[in-house]
Amino acid sequence: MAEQQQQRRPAPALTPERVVVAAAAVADRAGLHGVSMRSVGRELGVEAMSLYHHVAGKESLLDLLADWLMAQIDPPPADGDWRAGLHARAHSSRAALGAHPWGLSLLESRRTPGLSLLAGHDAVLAALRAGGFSVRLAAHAFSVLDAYVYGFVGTEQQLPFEPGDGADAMIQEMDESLTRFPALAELAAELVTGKDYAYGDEFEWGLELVLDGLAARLADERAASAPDSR
Amino acid sequence: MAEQQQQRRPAPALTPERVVVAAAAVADRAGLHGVSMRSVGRELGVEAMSLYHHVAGKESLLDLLADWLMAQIDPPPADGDWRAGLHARAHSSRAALGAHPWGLSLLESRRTPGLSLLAGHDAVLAALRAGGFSVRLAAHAFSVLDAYVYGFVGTEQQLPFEPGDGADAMIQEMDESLTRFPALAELAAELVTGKDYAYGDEFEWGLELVLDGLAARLADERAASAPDSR
DNA sequence: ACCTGAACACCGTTCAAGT
DNA sequence: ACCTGAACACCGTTCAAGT
Repeated sequence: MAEQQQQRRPAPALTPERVVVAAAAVADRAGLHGVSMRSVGRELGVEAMSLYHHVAGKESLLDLLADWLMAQIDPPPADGDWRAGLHARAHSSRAALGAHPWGLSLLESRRTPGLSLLAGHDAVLAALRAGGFSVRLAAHAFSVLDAYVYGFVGTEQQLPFEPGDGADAMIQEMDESLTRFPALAELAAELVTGKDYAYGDEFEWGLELVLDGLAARLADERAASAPDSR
Repeated sequence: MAEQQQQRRPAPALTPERVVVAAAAVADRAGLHGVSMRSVGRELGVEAMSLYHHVAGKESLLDLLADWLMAQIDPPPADGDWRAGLHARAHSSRAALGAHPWGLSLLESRRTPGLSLLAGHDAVLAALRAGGFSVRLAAHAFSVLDAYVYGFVGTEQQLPFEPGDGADAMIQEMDESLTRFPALAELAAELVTGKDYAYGDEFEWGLELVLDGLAARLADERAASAPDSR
């Protein structure tokens, strides 16, 4: 049983990038839990110890993986208006984190921001400044938007509402508790009868609420700094 | 060297509660990463294998730990108005998650909600309903508030802005990138000169924005359903 | 320069054995 | 009933050795 890889493909040289992409593939398949130096090595047809010649160690590999993920998120277009730009950026963030369910936990575990994250932050701040936000107000706006988007994805991924995914078990457990939790029971009843409900739709509702709030604060700020306001 | 514990204290019997509290103590000291069956056993003066008589395994222990954490969060008072109740609940959530920095990652990793989480959700929904929100609007409100609070804590904990904690390294890295990221540079300059800035203050600003937005939606809903509206 | 085998100090968990 | 030692199949990482 000769190894096919030996003669047919010279196996492209290992690079940090190839290691990161392999780690992402393993994570997509087996979760963040399944990413080990040994499993990533196996993905590349190489021993775990070889990886240490291209990444400093597992923590460093995870830093690179987090940066790879941030690079999947589109920046807001530089020329559009701030609201459309942030709206698009929010949906792109949710899409990237939805495509890689291990992403949020990974980002949360990193302590030092990568270049892609800094670049994304810079682009969002630039969009706000171009839209007329003061530096201080842009900082506020950035914070509330970022918190909302990441928080929504986190709560969304916790729900076992993907069909068959465990919703039955949850509903059964909740059935047992319905009398103890009447407000939840009321909600469950309404959402089950009103068939058009999908939790994912809440994203847009809350995003519009936040963007409306930012537009109002921006209008306040402009009114306060206008010459005729005093 | 006789073991003091043998004769002096009979060592209270192990219970699931004692195991969970020991796990929380280990996590507070060594992070979620430091919680192992062996380390929790050591905390209790017992071998790791003994724990299996009280919890089903590590995953089950983590489920119990997550529920213990949710129990630390105060429910909104049942009699106050909705806005004050949700405001207090939001601050209590942030305080609990701030006191146990491992909490958010842990909650994110759990797939089945515990009783404390369900009870908390129920109390928040009840406060909204008592405040006049329709079931559907209460679901929207719950979602956006929850997302904001959890998301803010997550981004807040990622910042290395605790004094000395690594802020120097970050600022140095960013110094290097300032020309590449002019909007970040502008922000950093303003926030450093304006010494009164603290990222933690953003929490209240964003919370008020969300609560204002909810109040406006509630007013809209009431106007739409009022008899004189048609 | 790049890859690797053996080794070390860890994991979660099973199981048979102790009391 | 509760606790435990040994064992198994894993981890991340070091190091000396190979090419």
